[in-house]
Amino acid sequence: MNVTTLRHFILLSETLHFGRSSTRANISTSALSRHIRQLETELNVSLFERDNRTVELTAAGHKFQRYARDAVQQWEQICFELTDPAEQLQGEVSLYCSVTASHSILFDLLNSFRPAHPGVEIRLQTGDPEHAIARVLALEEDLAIAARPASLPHGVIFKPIRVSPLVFIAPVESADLSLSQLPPNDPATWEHIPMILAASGIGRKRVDTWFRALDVTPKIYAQVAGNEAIVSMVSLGLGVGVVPKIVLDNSPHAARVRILDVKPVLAAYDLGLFTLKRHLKNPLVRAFWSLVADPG
Amino acid sequence: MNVTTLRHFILLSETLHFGRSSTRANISTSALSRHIRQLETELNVSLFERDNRTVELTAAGHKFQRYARDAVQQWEQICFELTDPAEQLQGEVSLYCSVTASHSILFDLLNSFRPAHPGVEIRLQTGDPEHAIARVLALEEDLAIAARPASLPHGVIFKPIRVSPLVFIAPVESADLSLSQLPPNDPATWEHIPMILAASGIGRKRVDTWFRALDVTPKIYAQVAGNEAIVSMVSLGLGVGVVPKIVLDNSPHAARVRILDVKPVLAAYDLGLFTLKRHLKNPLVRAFWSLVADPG
DNA sequence: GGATAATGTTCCGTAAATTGATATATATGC
DNA sequence: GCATATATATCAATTTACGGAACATTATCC
Repeated sequence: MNVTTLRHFILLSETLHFGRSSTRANISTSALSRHIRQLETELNVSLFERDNRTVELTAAGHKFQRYARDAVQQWEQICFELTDPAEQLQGEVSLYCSVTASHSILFDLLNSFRPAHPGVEIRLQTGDPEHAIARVLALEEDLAIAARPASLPHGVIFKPIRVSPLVFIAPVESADLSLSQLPPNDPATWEHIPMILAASGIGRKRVDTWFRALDVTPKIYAQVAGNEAIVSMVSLGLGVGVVPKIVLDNSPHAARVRILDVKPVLAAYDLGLFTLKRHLKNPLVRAFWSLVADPG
Repeated sequence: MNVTTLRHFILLSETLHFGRSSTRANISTSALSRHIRQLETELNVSLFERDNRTVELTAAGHKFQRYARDAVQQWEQICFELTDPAEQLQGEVSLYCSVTASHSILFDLLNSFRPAHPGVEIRLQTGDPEHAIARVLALEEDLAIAARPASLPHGVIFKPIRVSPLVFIAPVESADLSLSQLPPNDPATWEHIPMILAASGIGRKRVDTWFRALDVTPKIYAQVAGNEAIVSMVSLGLGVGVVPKIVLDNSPHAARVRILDVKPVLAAYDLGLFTLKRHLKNPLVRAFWSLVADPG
């Protein structure tokens, strides 16, 4: 028996769902399934009553849940008691972050990290969110803040911080009449509206998919690297853009654009923290990682 | 962290000796050293103050010792509480045992095992103690009771049960005068005394070593398989024998032989239980194994 | 005071355990 | 009945753990 397994047990006993529990624990469902089974074998008792559709705690499971909570709590307590307050964490963590995230998310994170760990230097790199995961994979950065792609590369783990909808924006004032009658009722009309889109990245993919679903080939006026620049161009009346709403919240041009009520809505941006699973062994990375609360 | 490591920590905190602790835990000293170091790394605290000569608990170590004892105790408690009293162990364990051990040691063991685990069948095989370890290694038996050899084969673990001195015995009455003046003062005299020795085995090796140290070539009257037979032959006045004292305790001929006060004394027989380390995963074997108290 | 023994740690090759991806089985809902 | 959702079994690949030998250090003995 070890605390990790106990934590996994507790997680499962709370969610009663292997898939969700394993995601939160950053392990595969098969690993979780085995951990639970091992625990049951070790105790020679069945802790969960499960068929292929539902998971429920048995009576023994309830009893063990009380034990497990106590045991984990006591372990954390002794860890805390034994940490010499004089010895603070020291070293450096590197962090890659999009410009947008640096305004909104990063500020809060650093604001709570710095006072808690004054001995830790943070090497911050801002740049194209598209490169974020690649840089983490290449060990160029310890952590990154970016939007979650459809699938995570092997070894990379993700913890969500904030969800931001992906929105269509149009200029508030524009000489071009078409822009003032947005969004169009007829999907085909989109073909005549100049679009200002990200050159690549997750947002662009979603827009492309969205247009394809409508069977529309958009008229692309400009392909831009950097969501901030999209807002600028839209505010100048050059076309309609698509950006995560969080970009608007920090844009000086926000007042000069309006969000279009487009249906169907684009899937939201899932902004969060990335790192390699094995980096969690590094106390500095773990400290930063645990800044972000586990998803409820 | 896991309970096994906690148990190792507790063991070391009690003996304050890596070598002895690791032997009792049935792991190598290097493994124990690593376990302790990992614990210290995980807690980021040093638990033992050790130079190459002494091991001592630090203040943090004392604190952690209290935690560790509680944690292990609680784990055992929940294990106990969750075991359904209706489900008793069932199955079969096989045991190999010398004839001598079956008289003295086995009786006590079975006497406490049977009532505790009435559902477990014991397949008992008695025979030459020399084969005991080989049969365990060959997976022909789960456990064996025999004397500990100088070195244990890989994977075999041993728990001592009883120590019995290896003694020289002579007939109480004998026509042959030489036997009544034993042991001789002059080592060279041994060369004329007819010896009745085990044909092979641990005891025989010790006797051979003993004579070699005295630079004496013994006059071997008979080489016998089976310590019981040696006692018989000695009691008949055929010569001087060497047997573990425990054999005398159960021999009908004990009254007709006497123990010689020979110097230096032969190294004692270390009788105990053998099994393969990996068999301890088998609950039946573990139950039998834990019948024997850990050496203090 | 130098040889010897005792003891904990490190190194290294091998053995075992753990993991995630995939396949499988089975129940649910439309 | 078919698509979906879910837990488990299997398998290859990676990671981890182990024990033995070499090593460093320190006491003890002659």
